Amino acid sequence: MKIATFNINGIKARLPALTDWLKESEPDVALLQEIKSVDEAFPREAIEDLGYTVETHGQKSFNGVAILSKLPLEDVTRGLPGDDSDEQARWIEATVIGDTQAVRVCGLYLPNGNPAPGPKYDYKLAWMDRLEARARDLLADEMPALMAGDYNIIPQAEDAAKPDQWVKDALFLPQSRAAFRRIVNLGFTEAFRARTLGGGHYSFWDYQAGAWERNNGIRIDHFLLTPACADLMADCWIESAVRGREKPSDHVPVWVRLDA
DNA sequence: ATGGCATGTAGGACATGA
Repeated sequence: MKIATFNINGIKARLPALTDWLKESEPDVALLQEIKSVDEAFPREAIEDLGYTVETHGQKSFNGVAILSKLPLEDVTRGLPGDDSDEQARWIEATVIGDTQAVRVCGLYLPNGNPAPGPKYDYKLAWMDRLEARARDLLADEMPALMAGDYNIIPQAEDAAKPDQWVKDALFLPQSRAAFRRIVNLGFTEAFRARTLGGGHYSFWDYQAGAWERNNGIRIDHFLLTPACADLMADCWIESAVRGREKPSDHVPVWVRLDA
């Protein structure tokens, strides 16, 4: 199965680009972030018409995540456990029934955290603590599992074209990167880095200052695979050409193919 | 050092993003 994560930066503004992409690239499963829509306003019919089951976890104006799947889904849950007072829609998970293997798939939109320090940064770090707890539980389960989405984390200097521009940013602060490493070091495989070494690979380019034309990007959209899931990985790549299309998102899709 | 651009909400600026 082919799974993509894609921060679409608003479903209302991105529906034509999204449906064109679905038709051409044909993911079995697409994990979307920043749908910026309540569930009732999400244009599910246009996507269902392409053969997808649509599961959303939206909110008004900001955030919001979704799972689109051509394969059967079971046990869909919404919201990251650990804080019942958290009203931000940043987490959705489901079991995807593959041809040979069921996989637990989690889609996430990790908080940006700027400005740091401050309450938004505190929220980011607290959210990452909850993510670590959920990650531990996924590792303890039998079923292969992955967590994919917009992590808003630049893991290493080589993951930014101009790392010096990010040294005081919540995406690159040592404390942010350490929290990400703590989760990876529980036993996850960061799928892209398991296959591709070195710099120059990005998943986000700002709309401003000609960032795409200058290839001034950062790599912040990631797949973390449990060991059982990493055993199934056949490939991982970034579909960077999508950034050069008409009316693009500022993120591009990142993919894994699993033998499942 | 700053803003640059885009989106949603709303019907004019403003909050948010990374």
